[in-house]
Formats: sequence, C-alpha cells, structure tokens
Amino acid sequence: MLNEGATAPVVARTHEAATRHPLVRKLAGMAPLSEVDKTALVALSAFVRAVPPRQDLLQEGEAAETAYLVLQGFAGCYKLLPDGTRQITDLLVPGDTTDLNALRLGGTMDHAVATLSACAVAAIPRVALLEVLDNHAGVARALSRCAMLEASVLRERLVSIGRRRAEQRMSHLFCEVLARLGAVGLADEDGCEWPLTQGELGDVLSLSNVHVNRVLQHLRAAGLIVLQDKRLTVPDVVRLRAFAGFTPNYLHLCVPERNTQDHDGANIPPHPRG
Amino acid sequence: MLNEGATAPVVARTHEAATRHPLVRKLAGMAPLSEVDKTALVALSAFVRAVPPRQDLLQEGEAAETAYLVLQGFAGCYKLLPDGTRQITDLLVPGDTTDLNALRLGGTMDHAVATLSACAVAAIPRVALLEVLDNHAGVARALSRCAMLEASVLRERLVSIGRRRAEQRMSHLFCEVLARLGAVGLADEDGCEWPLTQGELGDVLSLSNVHVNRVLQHLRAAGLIVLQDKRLTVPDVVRLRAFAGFTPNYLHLCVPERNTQDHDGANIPPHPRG
DNA sequence: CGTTTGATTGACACGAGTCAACACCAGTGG
DNA sequence: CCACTGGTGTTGACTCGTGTCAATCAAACG
Repeated sequence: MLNEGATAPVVARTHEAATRHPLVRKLAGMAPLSEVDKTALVALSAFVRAVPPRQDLLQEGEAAETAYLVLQGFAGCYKLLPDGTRQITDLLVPGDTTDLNALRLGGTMDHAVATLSACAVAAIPRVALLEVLDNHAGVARALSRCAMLEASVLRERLVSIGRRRAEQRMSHLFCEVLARLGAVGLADEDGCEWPLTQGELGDVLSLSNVHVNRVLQHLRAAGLIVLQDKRLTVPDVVRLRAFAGFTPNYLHLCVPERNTQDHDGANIPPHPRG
Repeated sequence: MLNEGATAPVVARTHEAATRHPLVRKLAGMAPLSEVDKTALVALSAFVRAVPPRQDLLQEGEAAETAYLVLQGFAGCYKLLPDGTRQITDLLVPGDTTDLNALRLGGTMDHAVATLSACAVAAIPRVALLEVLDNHAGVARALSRCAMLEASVLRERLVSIGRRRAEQRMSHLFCEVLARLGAVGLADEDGCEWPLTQGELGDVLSLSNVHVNRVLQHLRAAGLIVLQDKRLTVPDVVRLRAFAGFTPNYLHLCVPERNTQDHDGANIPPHPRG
C-alpha cells in the first residue's frame, strides 16, 4: 500500500536549490536557519515518492514511525465517523508535514493522512528526524513554531465551521490556502493550483457536496473567485478577504507575502518581538 | 485588569502535596517525571491568584509574556468575530495551561483566554518556564506531549462541530471533560463540577443558547445526564459514550482512568505501543 | 462506447437560529 | 421588607440555512 511510485533520492546541493525547497522556505519563514540547517533539511527529505491521489499515507491508530513531507500536490488530515462521513481537519500543501511531534514522541496517530491530488512526498524516518533535531537547534525551534501554527490554523478553522456561513467559510479557506501557498512561493499573483474536488472541499468545510456547488456558484456570480480546470483565481484578494473576514495574523507569517502589500494586520497594531 | 485577588506564593513541599498538584498529575500522565521535575513544576506555579468569572487572562494580539495555569475552576480559549459572536475553542480545566509554546517561542496570542467560573490560576513568567525547560528534559518532553494533545483535542472538536448533531456534540463534550477531569483526579465516580452557563456551553459547541436549552432537555429526558446546581452527573458513562460516539483514545491518556473499566476502544482494536 | 466520477439542478425535509415573552433567582438598594 | 434589577433558564412560533434525495449532464477513462 505504501509502495506506489519509485523511491528516488533527490538531493538539491546548491544554495539556490535549497532556498527553493518547500520545507526550507517554510521553516526559514518560521525561524532563522543557517546554511547547515538548510542542508540538513534538504537531506531529511531525500527519499521522494510519487503517490497517486486518494491514497492513505498514514492511518488512524497506527504508531507514528514515519512522517511525510509534501513536496507537490495537496494532502489532508482526516477522521472518519461511524456513519461513513469524513472530516478533513487540515490541508497539507507543499512544505507541510504530517505530525512531527507525534513522530518525535513516539505516539500513535489520532488521525489519518491521505493524498488528495497526485503528490510528491518525502518519507521522513524517525531516526533521521531525531538526529536533525538533536544537532540543529534552529530547525527544532522552527518545528516548534510549526506546531504552534498548526494549532492556530485548527482554531481558526474551528471558528470558521462553528460561526461562519458557508459562503464566508469557503472564502476564508481560499484566502488561507492562498496565503499558505504564497509563503512557500507557490501562489501566483492572482491565484493558485486547486486540485480538490467539490466533495473534498465539502469534507474540509463540513458542507454537503450539493451545497458546496451552490456556494461556489454564489462566489463565482459575485466575482469573488474563478474556479475551473483545477485552478483557483482570485481577481481581488482584498475584496475576498474582506468578504471572508480573513486576517492573516493567525498564520504567524513572518516573511512578507508577495501578494499582499499594506492591508495586513490593519486591526491589530504590530508589536516588536522580544 | 490583572490585579484582582492577592498574589500569594503557595508552595507544596511534600511529595504528597506534589502528587496532588493538578499540573504534576497531568504532566506525570504524559511522560515520566522525576521527583526533582515535580518539585520544579510545583515551584513554577508558585504565584497563585484568585480570578473572578468572566475575566480575560490574555487578550488576542498581545505578546505572550506570561502563561497561566488553571488550578481551580474552568477557563476557556476563545475568539471573537466581527458580529460579536464568540467561539470558545478549548476549555481549560485544572491542570491545563494557556499556550506554553507561544510563551516559549515569544509569539503573539492568536486567541484570547478568559475565566468562565471563578478560578485560581498561577501566573507562569516566561523566564521561569525557559529555566525549567532547560534544566528538566522530562518536563520539556511532557509539555511537547501536551501540545500534541491540545492539537488532538482541537481536531476532535472540529469533527464534533462539523459532523455531529447537537445532541451528540454536547454529549461528546461532556464525555471529554469528564475524562480530562478524571485524569487529574477531579471527577467523581459519576460526574463532575460544571460551572458553565448554557450560553457559554453554546459558545463552545457553536449552538444558540435557546438550542442548548432544548438539547439539554432531550439529554435529561433520555436519562443520559443530570445537570443542575453547577454539577454534571452521568448515571451511565458507557451509555453516554456510546450515544456520543466518544472514544477516549484521542486524549492520549496513558494513566488508567478510575471511571472506565473495560469498555474503552471497543470500536478500534487496541494497538501495542512501539 | 459503456462506465465512472464529478458537476449541476430542483424539490423537499429538517436541524438549528431568531425573536419574543416569561419565570426564576440572587443581589441590591430604598 | 419589598421593589427593582440583571442574569440565567425555559418555552413557543416562525424563519432560514443546509442536508437529503433524485435526476441529468459533462468529462474522463478503460
């Protein structure tokens, strides 16, 4: 089940390549990393595999022996309910990993992880992670920040599902994914890849696929988004954010985004660190 | 605003007292702790304050300079929306702390924390936390596990709010709080303290206070719970868990609960660790 | 080319929100 | 002692957002 695709060591050796590596880009945005740190991160994700869509990477209940880093494509953490419905609790975009804390601490998975689109993922063995964490304090620090970020994203999605209407909920997700992809350099000026089906989008947002369809049409009719050919286009990010009630501060993005200039954090004044 | 109640150093010195300390009880359930670790934890929560109900401990957007440990009473993490509605993302019961990762890493609060009932809380200064984490690997390990647990609880609540009907959602929360209180020795044989108003319960479950009231009556009529005088009584925990679809595995409780004997994990076969 | 998967549309049902009114209780102050 | 108050719980009538069911259509696919 875990053996689709060829295992191929793909190691980027130049500084140039390391900087373009999704994991390096993400973690460098969380905490300062030395060149040695970055090299270690690239080495950590040496064993890359192509995985078809809709394949489980990790199952709920199993012991955490391996983590996965998503390099290309979208994956998702999910839980199944007795009645067969699925709740996707978080999307994994390039640069994101499955629960590294569980891997480090030797816990058991309390959720499953599956690819949504076709993905390129890197398998991270437990020993390799522990070795890197022991020898690279900067990486350990960045990963702690990632764990904090993950909880933050979960809280915000809880707010979305609990308190926002379907249209805003969906817009909010679009804004979030756009921002997260932008942070790893995978968002264009006005949009990004969007491989999810409407059914999968419903599993993220807790909406039926029928209702997802209707809401999408509302958003399209309002000119807020264009969604076709597995691609999301946002003509006016500011307008979509305003409609969704999206403020990116919960994403704790330290690096400046290319897509957004001066409308971030308008509600909350910036405060110096330390 | 932070000056209600007297700041009083309350240090338990005997092993007996340390074992009864909520934080020690909780962390000892997450990872093995030495006596020295436990003493350090008790010292960490030396500065205890009484806080009236409905007081903010931390505000959204402020820098994390101090964390709080709840010793008595219930508190909650929440976010406010532009329309004034509130979503409580997590309850803090005795033994729980506000986000220690944010404190350690010097981040900013992406959510607020407020007392719900009257509370006794211990303020944890940043330097004290860093000192303990540096010198007590066991504590650091236990706190990492707590962070993992917190994310796990958030995921499960996401599933609850997204996919469970109001009756099951509420029952599930009752089961969870009962289990969490049991883990720190604060649940009786058949129930626990329940200081939340119906409105606050609605803010946790994303239900209107009117609907909370109706759902409560259904659960009462079904004989699943008794809720009166700020106290929750569960005549038959097994029945409530079955009704709610509650399985405690996501709480990663290593210590055996007193309340539950042999009916845990009936849906999912147990899997040996390591 | 049949099959399948995903998108779309309409009719209808139902869970939960909203609004409004009232009961109950604990303070609180005259 | 009692009127007044505000917070909480309770109830009913009505509205509305979403789910469910079912049918159709388009595109991908073996």
